[in-house]
Amino acid sequence: MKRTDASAPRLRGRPRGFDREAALERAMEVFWRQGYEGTSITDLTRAMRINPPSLYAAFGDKERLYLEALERYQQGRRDELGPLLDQAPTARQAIERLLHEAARLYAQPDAPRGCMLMLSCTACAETSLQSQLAKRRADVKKALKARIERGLAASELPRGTDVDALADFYTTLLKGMALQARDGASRRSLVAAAEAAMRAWPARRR
Amino acid sequence: MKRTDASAPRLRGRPRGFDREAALERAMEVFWRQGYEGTSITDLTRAMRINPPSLYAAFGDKERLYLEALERYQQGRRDELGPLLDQAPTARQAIERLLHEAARLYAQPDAPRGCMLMLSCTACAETSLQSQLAKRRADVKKALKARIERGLAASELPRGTDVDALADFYTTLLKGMALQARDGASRRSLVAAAEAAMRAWPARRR
DNA sequence: TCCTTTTCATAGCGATCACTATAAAACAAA
DNA sequence: TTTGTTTTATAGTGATCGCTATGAAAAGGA
Repeated sequence: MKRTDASAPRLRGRPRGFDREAALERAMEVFWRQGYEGTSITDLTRAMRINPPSLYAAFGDKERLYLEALERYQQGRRDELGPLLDQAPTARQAIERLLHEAARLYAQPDAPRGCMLMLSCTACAETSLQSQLAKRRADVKKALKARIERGLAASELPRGTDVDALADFYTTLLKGMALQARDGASRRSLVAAAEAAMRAWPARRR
Repeated sequence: MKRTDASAPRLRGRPRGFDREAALERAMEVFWRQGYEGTSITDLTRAMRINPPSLYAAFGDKERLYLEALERYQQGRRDELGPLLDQAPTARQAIERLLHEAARLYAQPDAPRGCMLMLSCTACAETSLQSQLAKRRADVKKALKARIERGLAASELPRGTDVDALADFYTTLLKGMALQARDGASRRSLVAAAEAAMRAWPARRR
């Protein structure tokens, strides 16, 4: 095997025999599909094609590997969805496009169904992990809320609109869509739910 | 200890020293809080106050105990929510009351947050269990759809309303509310999401 | 009283869990 | 080459997993 990570400064000892990023990608897929508790080190080492000592040397332990895999997942989602939120001309269109894109991503054929973050540790014994994940999920709401507030400031929404409640509503729907996708819902069905949710958008005038 | 289950026909051997229903109730609580994979037999025997052989003699194995606990949970929910759906004067009010009642139940202080069914095995390695649960969750949609269809038949909804999509939407919201509750959402916040979702109800005239 | 039946608590089964001690292998520096 | 550093694969560690063998205890029937 050859060293594949050319970006790191050449160190002294024997070079790593596997691609750290590729291994992390494979670990992410397994965690995404099976969850934290449902995934064993054996599952991981088989998917990553490395032995346990290599895993522990490169990633610390199971929990840190999980968090790093989740961070990688979230970074990918932020890269896809962030510009979509920012660049939409109105808050309404931003949310609409976000939901449609989520419907597409959650039902992709070549990836685990649903959202790795939303479906993580929803009922699990790892309380410390659970609270960390709840916090990350709360960040999603914050992003929606910020975009909606921009729309309110631009007078797109009725004065006095409860932005927090609206952000909560669409976050709730995103979580529900993730679970629906995991239960086998088609992209079409997810899009229909997204479109129904857009009917709840506050009317311009009242 | 005394025999507590007086309804069963007296059998020959030594009488059971614990209340089967009470033990099942305690098992339900643990599974509800920690999920299937996050709960060990030790967790269960401690909560149920029995030893492993008693658990296996009375309930079969871990999976069957789980399914029986889940059935008990669902029966309770059906008893509370079923009449609410049936007796509401219109489909719209039926869904509205259901969502409000779900908000209350999901944020009860003396029970695990969220819904045992909706949060079960959302990402887990037990694929057979996962598909069973997906099926049970699909039954919730069926119940909503049936009620909405009644409303359509009673001309409460515009002709040509996509009842399936509407049922999917409110099921999606229910799943999302369960996840929100598990992440710490208040009853007030859940109610707000429910009310927002009711704005998506089809207009009477168009 | 004695036999049969069922449940009980103790103790422990093999398998798997997350994780690691060890030493050979593969590199850079001396 | 020699030395030092890091990664490698093998082969485990103790702990916990779901589950059960065993024999005493507690009941009814003979």
